[in-house]
Amino acid sequence: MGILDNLKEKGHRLTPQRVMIVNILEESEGHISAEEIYSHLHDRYSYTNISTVYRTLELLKELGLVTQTDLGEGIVRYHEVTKGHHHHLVCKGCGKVEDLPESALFVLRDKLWSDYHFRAELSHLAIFGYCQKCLEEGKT
Amino acid sequence: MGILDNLKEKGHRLTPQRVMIVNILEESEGHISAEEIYSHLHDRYSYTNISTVYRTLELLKELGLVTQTDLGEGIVRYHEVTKGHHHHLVCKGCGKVEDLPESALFVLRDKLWSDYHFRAELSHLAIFGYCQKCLEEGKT
DNA sequence: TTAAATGCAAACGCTTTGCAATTGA
DNA sequence: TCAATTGCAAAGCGTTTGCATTTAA
Repeated sequence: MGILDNLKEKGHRLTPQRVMIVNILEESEGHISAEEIYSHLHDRYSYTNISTVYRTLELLKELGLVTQTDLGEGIVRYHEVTKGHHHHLVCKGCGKVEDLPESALFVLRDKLWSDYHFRAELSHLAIFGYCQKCLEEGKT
Repeated sequence: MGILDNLKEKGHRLTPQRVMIVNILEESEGHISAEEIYSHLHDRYSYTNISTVYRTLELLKELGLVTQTDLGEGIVRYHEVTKGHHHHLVCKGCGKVEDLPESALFVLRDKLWSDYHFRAELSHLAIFGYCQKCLEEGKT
């Protein structure tokens, strides 16, 4: 079931703004910020407002349809839950963000549970460091 | 060599404000925010300003004497480099922040290097999840 | 018809900046 | 002495909020 069906089913209105915001979310490959969504939304329909974007994202988050990640840029990024969980390797040299499959952290998750009784939610971990290219270029 | 000696050696002035800020940093056990530092600073010397705190922290960061962590609160926290590296288990139930020794993530670091050629800087990782107490109380 | 949702403007909290006055070395 | 540093005020940024107006169902 798509986000729009989900919204409708739960009694929320399918306003044109919401439909467009959801479309923009679905069209975006990776993680998109509220400002970026607003920018696309504004292209399609000028008479809109960024507070609508924030309120829609807040609603989608409450319904568990999108999740947030903080990639350390001072802004929050959003992505669809159904697009799957993964992590982020954020390069401090060039800013590139590489996706990392969820499975890469299973070992860590299990260790945190067995050693610390902490149930880690490792769905959107941002790991900072340097990519191979930047290492080779000495950008450290 | 302490932070103050380090500052002096590199030709930076030891103003009373800087000395106090460094003292507050050294007295704090864990990770402290700019606002918290300012609050303590203000207790000792009223005629000061939070921009001085930010500027001092920026300088200490450039000199590699303190590091920043974003614990997902929307604010940045600082701590002395010499106090050692560790990670944070941030409980989404009660907000408690537990320290995790650096060694807990060695396996992950090695895996990221061998599989992805990514040199992770896992010195200040914040891992979100739920602590045992909150799990028992069903706060998930 | 009417509660839900929007657009607007203003405020928020954390952080940064321009500038004149002060001060450590 | 004088460049470095400070205090102040204002702005900057991403985000949130109050409120009157509009609108989906």
